[in-house]
Amino acid sequence: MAGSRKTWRRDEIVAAAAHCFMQQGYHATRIDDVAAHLGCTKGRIYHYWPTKTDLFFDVHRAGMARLFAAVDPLPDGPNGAAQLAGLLHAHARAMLDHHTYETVVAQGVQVHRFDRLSDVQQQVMSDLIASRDRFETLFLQALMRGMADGSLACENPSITVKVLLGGLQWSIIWYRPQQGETEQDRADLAAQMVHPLLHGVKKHD
Amino acid sequence: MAGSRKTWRRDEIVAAAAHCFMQQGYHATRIDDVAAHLGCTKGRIYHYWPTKTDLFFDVHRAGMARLFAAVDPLPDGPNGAAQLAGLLHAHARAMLDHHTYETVVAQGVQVHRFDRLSDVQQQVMSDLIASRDRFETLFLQALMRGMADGSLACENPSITVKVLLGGLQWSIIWYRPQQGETEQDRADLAAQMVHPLLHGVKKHD
DNA sequence: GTCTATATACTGATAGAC
DNA sequence: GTCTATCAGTATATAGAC
Repeated sequence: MAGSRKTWRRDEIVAAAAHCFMQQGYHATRIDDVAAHLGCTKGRIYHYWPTKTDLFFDVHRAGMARLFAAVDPLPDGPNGAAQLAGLLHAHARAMLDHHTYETVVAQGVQVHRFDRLSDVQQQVMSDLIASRDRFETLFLQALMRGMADGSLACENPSITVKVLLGGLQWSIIWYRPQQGETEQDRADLAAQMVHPLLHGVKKHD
Repeated sequence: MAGSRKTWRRDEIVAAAAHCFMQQGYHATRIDDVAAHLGCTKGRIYHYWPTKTDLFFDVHRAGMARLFAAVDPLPDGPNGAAQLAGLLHAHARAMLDHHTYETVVAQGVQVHRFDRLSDVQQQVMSDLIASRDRFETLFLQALMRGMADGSLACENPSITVKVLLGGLQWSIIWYRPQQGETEQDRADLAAQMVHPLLHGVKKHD
């Protein structure tokens, strides 16, 4: 059950790990750093995860879950352009709202490309890669739909999707949550980020 | 002098370090990895650089130099739109051509935010940050010029520039140089990357 | 379930031979 | 200028007390 004590403990640790991985990156973060951030020692962390790698994968998974949670409830909309607009706005908001987790997602599975992973870890890594692809496909489908219904236009849909998502996801580099930032501030920023991207694929006669 | 034996040795090491940092990231790369990639031992590397951090900074510097080299020779062009188009195309090409170095630039100075740095290292870091800002300003100026001369339009120039550059720079995540890739292939890819971004800020009546 | 203490392994950097 | 050998510091992970 989602609200169990054990789940709560795990989530608390995942959040602390996300913070540390965001600030310092995976390799520079020591398990002791995560523990210190929680005000405990690493004994607690090793009680819930066997290795640092497994903890990272769970933070990554939590980040992906937040990305999907932002776009899954969206309606399809009247045409491809409207659908893509909804997706991009929701994704921009998610990148800002969950900046900590998404910075970890951006470090991605790349960090473990050269690690020796167990079979189980390898499977987890494959699942994470698959979920990233699935996420990108949501945007690709909206773009293709828009090209079919005449509301959108572009030369190379699969490259274009990567560029559009990149424009939003690069915010992990320059954006930092601000003290006293309101919901409205973030909504405005998200809109300003999406505008040039959406305008770039809209069909103009 | 640029072609001296010592300079050549340094460049060779910087290239090997760039390759390793690109593949594994800064922290996961051991000095022994860089040496192995050169077919020597770390004695050679420590003869030219006092620390791994200083080596990283030189790779970063080399990456920034390539970015500027791609856009510095460009003419201003007849208007802001033409100027920005030239900048974006050149930058897209540079991101693909120098993928290895630019992947290191993207890791940026962030990697050393929590390191204890010497005064000299701190200064080098400041210079690198300043050069990144200067680079972004080139694009911002073209955009503002275009808004003034009526060839470009956008809501928030400084956010828009970050989004446009992000769209191109995110290619370090998904692009991998392909075996047998021609100049034309890369030029085409660059054009496909730039198209939606440029279209997004062009003024349509 | 969490802590302390520690084993074990790794890696940045140095010293000194050649 | 490059190599070999090694030190010293650090970090993951474990064992066992509480």
